Amino acid sequence: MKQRRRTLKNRGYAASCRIKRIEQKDELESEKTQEYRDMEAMQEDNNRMREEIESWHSKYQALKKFAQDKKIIIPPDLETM
Amino acid sequence: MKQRRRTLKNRGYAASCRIKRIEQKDELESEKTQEYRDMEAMQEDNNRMREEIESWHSKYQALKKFAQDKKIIIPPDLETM
DNA sequence: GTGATTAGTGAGCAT
DNA sequence: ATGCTCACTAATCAC
Repeated sequence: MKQRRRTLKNRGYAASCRIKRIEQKDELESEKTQEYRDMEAMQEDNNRMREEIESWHSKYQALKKFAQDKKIIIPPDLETM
Repeated sequence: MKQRRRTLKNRGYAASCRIKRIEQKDELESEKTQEYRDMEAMQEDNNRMREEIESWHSKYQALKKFAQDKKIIIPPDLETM
């Protein structure tokens, strides 16, 4: 009688244990997926900033070229800054 | 005799199954850790580029201010580009 | 038939 | 005593 109860409880414990294992695996996978999404977003930011760098760089170079064409002397600290 | 062999083999299969489960979990965790490392590296790139943007932006502004101080007229397409 | 996986069982650990 | 986890077993699935 007593052993029987124990056996039935064990059955339940085993089931809990298996469910728990699956949940933990799912959780891991979710976290991994989320990290991947974050990484994609960051990559986009990254590309956006790369473009912005090139944009400002071009603007700077264009101004400098304009000065050179006009024979305007630019102070060295602005030239090479 | 035959059932005995089957049972022994099953014992082995069950062991393989358990090992496989553990390996897959480890693999998942490794991937997650690696993604985290990649993310940190990307974050650094990100910060570096943010600085570079600010750097070129400053250089551009400095040139523009120099021009204004010198009363140099800058073509609109360079001014607002 | 062989290998893999699942649920159930008892053993053993931890509380 | 209770809950959890492990290894083992039989049942079952997939090939």
